[in-house]
Amino acid sequence: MPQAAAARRAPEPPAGFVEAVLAVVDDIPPGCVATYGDVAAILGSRGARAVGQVMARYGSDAPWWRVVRAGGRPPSGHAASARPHYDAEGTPLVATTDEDGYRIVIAACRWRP
DNA sequence: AAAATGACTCTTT
DNA sequence: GAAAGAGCCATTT
Repeated sequence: MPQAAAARRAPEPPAGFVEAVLAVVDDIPPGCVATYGDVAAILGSRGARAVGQVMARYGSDAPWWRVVRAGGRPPSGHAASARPHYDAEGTPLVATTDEDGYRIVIAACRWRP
């Protein structure tokens, strides 16, 4: 089929990307987390940064703390704000000596659709 | 219309 | 094991 190249991404409007990201994040159950790259992959894109951008702009109304980086670390500059959320949801954490002071055990709570 | 920005990821040194 | 650089995507100015 000649549309093989177009099948790479859905024919959704650009602004729909934001709703798509928020929908995926909203689907993440409590106590579980997903990486930016995973969320982007679920949407059929590899823009992990684009997902982070959406969170920075519109994530204020979504469980952004359930979206973490591939290294298991919370969003830059928001570690202190996300930590109480993980503690309240029972997300497995590990103490670290970094600035964040903790790391998320993605291997134990990585959410997959 | 083009360039710059950003809550990222991966590979290599 | 840690650090650096390049790559990729969508939004904003």
